[in-house]
Amino acid sequence: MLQSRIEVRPSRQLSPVAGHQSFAAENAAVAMGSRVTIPAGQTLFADGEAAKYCYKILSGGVRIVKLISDGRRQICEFALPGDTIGLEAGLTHDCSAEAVADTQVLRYSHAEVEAKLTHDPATAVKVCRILARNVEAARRRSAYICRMTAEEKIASFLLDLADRDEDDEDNDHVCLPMSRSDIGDYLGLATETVSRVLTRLRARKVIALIDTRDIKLLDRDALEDMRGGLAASSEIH
Amino acid sequence: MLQSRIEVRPSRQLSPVAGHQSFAAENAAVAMGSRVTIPAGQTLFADGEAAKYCYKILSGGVRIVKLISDGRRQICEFALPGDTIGLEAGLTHDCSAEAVADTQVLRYSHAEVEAKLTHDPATAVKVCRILARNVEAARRRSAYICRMTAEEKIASFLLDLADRDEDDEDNDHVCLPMSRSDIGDYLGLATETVSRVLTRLRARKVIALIDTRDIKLLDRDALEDMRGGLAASSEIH
DNA sequence: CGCGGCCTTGAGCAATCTCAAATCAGGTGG
DNA sequence: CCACCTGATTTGAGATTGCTCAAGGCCGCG
Repeated sequence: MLQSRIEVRPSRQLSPVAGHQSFAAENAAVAMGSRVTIPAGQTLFADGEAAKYCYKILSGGVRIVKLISDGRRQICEFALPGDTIGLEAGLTHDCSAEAVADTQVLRYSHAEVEAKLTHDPATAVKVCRILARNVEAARRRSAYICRMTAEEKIASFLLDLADRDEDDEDNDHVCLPMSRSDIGDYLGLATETVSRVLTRLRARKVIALIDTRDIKLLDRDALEDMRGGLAASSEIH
Repeated sequence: MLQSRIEVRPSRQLSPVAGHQSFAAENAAVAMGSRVTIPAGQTLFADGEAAKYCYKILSGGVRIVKLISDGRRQICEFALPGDTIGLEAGLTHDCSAEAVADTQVLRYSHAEVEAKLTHDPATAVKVCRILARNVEAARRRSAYICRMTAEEKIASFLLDLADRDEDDEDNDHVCLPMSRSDIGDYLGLATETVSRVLTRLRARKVIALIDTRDIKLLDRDALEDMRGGLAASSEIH
């Protein structure tokens, strides 16, 4: 069903770069938790592909993508350092995952995780929590994506990223590993709209663009006001 | 579509249970898997409330809701017969759940499910699958909600419902337990737009409105075309 | 029969998209 | 080191979708 509509190809054909393709499937006999570096643009796994691995992000960033037939795409999630992706897969992945920048990950064998799941309650609980958090994250995102104006979306997005950024204590500094069009496809906005809103916020001195992909939050309160009352979630469990 | 559902414990046919107020919290000492009837509009659980129960829907329907401060709301999910809700909660629920029509559910104690989770691998696997499906569903919804026109959204929505409807084999008949404004808040559309699109589809003889809440799909192919290539997911695992 | 909730329909408007072009940034080869 | 190329970003102008506001219709219910 899914396969018949969406063009699902093995990841090696999706990847435009020769010589670097197919990180997900190249080496089936890898020990659990091996560290892998994935260059920007590379596919970790593709929609419809057999689920061989899941990944914990160490650095960089990964976009979780769903494609619609005519070229439109929706980015369902940005996985940042500390996040684990691919666990939700059954036999096959239901989304593609692509590095938005050079990305380091820990790679786990999906089969082994599944096996462990059935024998080790502690693992099972951990997996459940990750999945529960994914559900929560996806829902919260729905809430702020569907019913908000472009400005509210961007404000929420920036605040979310600022709060998620692990190794940044002051929280007024956001690093965007992804492109404007990635942000657009995440928030349901045209690339141009993303750009325009950022420009507008800069003009109002709410943010400063240190660099295209590096933003400083000058007026957090203004952003919070824009967000429109959907507070960030507290932790689960 | 949803195959293996949680059967945490065989459902016993129990007493008709209690009055009509405060269904979520009225009786902490209820045995697992008790059957409860919830009148339309009632709240099963509220955002932020301690997670006491999860529910398996038997009939009717439930909307999973997130509220934004100024009165806007986002419906994250419609739970229909066969679906299980509330499992993703940690200590507290992250969304509200409200019956969109008179609804029968099986109610499970959240604490007992959690306890069982840590001791019984089979339960753990089941819960993981439900959660994984939730993740998949939320993502698929994102994809069709953010980047689609009003018509595409409605088409997808109708097809999804038709496919989900358990006790309807021919699949060309959709029953909408929810109001137009519920649909709007689910799809990110104004109530009026939902209505207008349905009217337009009827004018084109793609659907027939047997009754406000009862739709017949006359031209499934046309709807599939509108959907724009995001096919329904097949089952997981 | 009148009331209150939904639902439908209409008209104008605003936010956002699309198309188009200019600018900028990074990498490459001379 | 510089010119050049490619892709990303920004900016502008007009088109368009879907929203808001407003009114009217339908239906169940007291």
